[in-house]
Amino acid sequence: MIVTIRDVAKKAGYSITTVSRALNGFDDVNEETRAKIMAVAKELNYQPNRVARSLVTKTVNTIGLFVLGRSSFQQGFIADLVSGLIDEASTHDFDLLIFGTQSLKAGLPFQQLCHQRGVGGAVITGLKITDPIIAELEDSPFPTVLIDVPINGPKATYVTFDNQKGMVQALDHLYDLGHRKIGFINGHLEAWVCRERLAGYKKGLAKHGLTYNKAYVYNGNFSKESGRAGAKELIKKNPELTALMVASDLMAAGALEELTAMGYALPEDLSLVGFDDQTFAALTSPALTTIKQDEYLLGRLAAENIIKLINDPGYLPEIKTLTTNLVIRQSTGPVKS
Amino acid sequence: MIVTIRDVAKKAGYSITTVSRALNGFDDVNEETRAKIMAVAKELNYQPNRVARSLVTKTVNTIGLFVLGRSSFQQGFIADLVSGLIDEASTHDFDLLIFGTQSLKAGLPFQQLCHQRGVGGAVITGLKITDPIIAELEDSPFPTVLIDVPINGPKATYVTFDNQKGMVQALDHLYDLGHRKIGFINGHLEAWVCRERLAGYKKGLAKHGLTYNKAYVYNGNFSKESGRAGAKELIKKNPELTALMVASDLMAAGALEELTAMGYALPEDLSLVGFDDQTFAALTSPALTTIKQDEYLLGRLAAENIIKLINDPGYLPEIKTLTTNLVIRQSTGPVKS
DNA sequence: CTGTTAGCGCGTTCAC
DNA sequence: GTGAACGCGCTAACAG
Repeated sequence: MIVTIRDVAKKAGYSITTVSRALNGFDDVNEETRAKIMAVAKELNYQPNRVARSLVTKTVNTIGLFVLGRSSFQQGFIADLVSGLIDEASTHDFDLLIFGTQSLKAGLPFQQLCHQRGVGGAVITGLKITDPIIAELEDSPFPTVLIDVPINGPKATYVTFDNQKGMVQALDHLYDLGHRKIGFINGHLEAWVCRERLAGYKKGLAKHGLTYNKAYVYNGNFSKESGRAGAKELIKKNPELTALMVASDLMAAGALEELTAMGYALPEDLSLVGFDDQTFAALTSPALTTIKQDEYLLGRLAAENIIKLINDPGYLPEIKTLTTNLVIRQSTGPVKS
Repeated sequence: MIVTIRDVAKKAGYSITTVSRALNGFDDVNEETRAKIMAVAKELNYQPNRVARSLVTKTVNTIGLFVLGRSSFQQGFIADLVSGLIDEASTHDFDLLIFGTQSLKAGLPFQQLCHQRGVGGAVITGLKITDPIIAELEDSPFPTVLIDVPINGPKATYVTFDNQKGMVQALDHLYDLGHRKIGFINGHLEAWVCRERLAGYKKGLAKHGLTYNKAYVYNGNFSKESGRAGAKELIKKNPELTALMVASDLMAAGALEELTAMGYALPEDLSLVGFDDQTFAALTSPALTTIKQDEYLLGRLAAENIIKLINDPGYLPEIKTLTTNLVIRQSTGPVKS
């Protein structure tokens, strides 16, 4: 039933070795022999057992994806990220092994865990900026690509979006609509992107000669509830605000609920900008203007990087950031005069 | 750096064989010896290489997840399903290898592909009811669990929700609110769940003495646009309808958009019920009443089944269906008198 | 050009 | 109780 290289050898009348070489494209094999062997292999539908192969070659065709933190899994974008990873990986004949938070808790050192499972490199998402593993990975010879957390080692790199630029673009949009008092509901600062988004917020303000006011910023935790809380607090304390930027669509949805409950009409009374462009951003009412991140593309980029890192010992990682796109819907409008 | 059984043997002063036996709990080893070996293993942080192990034992600790059809990946519920699979798998020390549509396209017979990758059993989602592979899997000795597609073989089973019951519950709710003319926007009938939902729709109608009217049913394709189209067509052709059931939240969101655009107020003029309870169901306005499926739980159940099927040769699969929950929000209300 | 030998890391006979 | 020898499926050195 399961056909091994031995079956092919027997049927073709050659040694196992010759079959191996013929199939792997070595040039020290008679073309006639190769043809015969290939024919038999095809007939028997032979495919080499990757497990056995990687055991001896020490090269490996599996990339490990570590999804840290339950919450990140629940949020929609992981699905797109994985989708991109798989598509890119499979074109390079790589497989994708997924690990959840629990796998790491087991206490097994990260790199050893990978080795055991025949994983040649890791893509990690959901890492907090404070995690000590980052420093460890930075010096490690083990190929690693982080999602949305900067790292810079011989075998470690990261992929992300230009969050600052995204924020500035959104601020341009709001400024053009006449907004001058703009609040910001951020996520927690353990997420690197949130620091970037805050920096972008400041940069955007400065660009238009607006002064940064600390009281205009609220730190949430990416939950819908924290979006509600943030909107409530910011608006109560700063009734002069005419627009709110929010570091995630989910928090923006919470803010939207709260503001509506408070009696504000959007975008007439207040403008709102989200971040991510998740599926539901188009479904709220008013539909959310948001800073779109194409997670599928990010997945492809991550896969591309990790595969290069694994395959090419001399490859020097270069950091490429993807750009976001401002998707203008109905939650933003001209400032009330 | 990478510690093998050989390192442990050397350091402990025993042969590789003895170490293997000690670590694997054989009872023909001196307890004192075992203790010493275990101590060394722990000290060296030794973990057996699963790749090498499965090569010799022929037993395997990897389950393959096949996500067929791009669309299913894009939809939110895959993330929760995967989350459940991982959590359950990792408690049994199983790994999860994910394959996308492309992997199967390669022409490699399914079972052989699994064998190559050291996959002991497969969980498959996104399968159409017309796929010939189902019959093949049914007779196959290869452990398989299908998501939402019935199958019944010695080593094949499936997990799903009681879609019929879910529909009936929702119909009960609508009936209690006074609705008698109830339309249904279904997905395509190549999805088994859609057939079930249709059956449930009919059953629910019959339960309340309402007659099934074919003109009240529209077949969409799970896209938001088809939800819009379905709502438009059903309402135009059957203005007497007072409620619409929809076979997915995304289509329901489309229907909601369309109905709102047509000038209907929900739930005053019309009631709407979705299916799935995806994140955004709570975010539309009005928030969607919907039939909730806990995909995380489904993932755990699937993992539990496939692991039993892999580990226990004598295990006879039994089909357990999970129940849905009707989540009542604001899109349903008493019929307009 | 081709076959023999060896070994990847591990578990399993079978002697001792 | 313990260890030597063998094999899983495959590739890599070395002969010939």
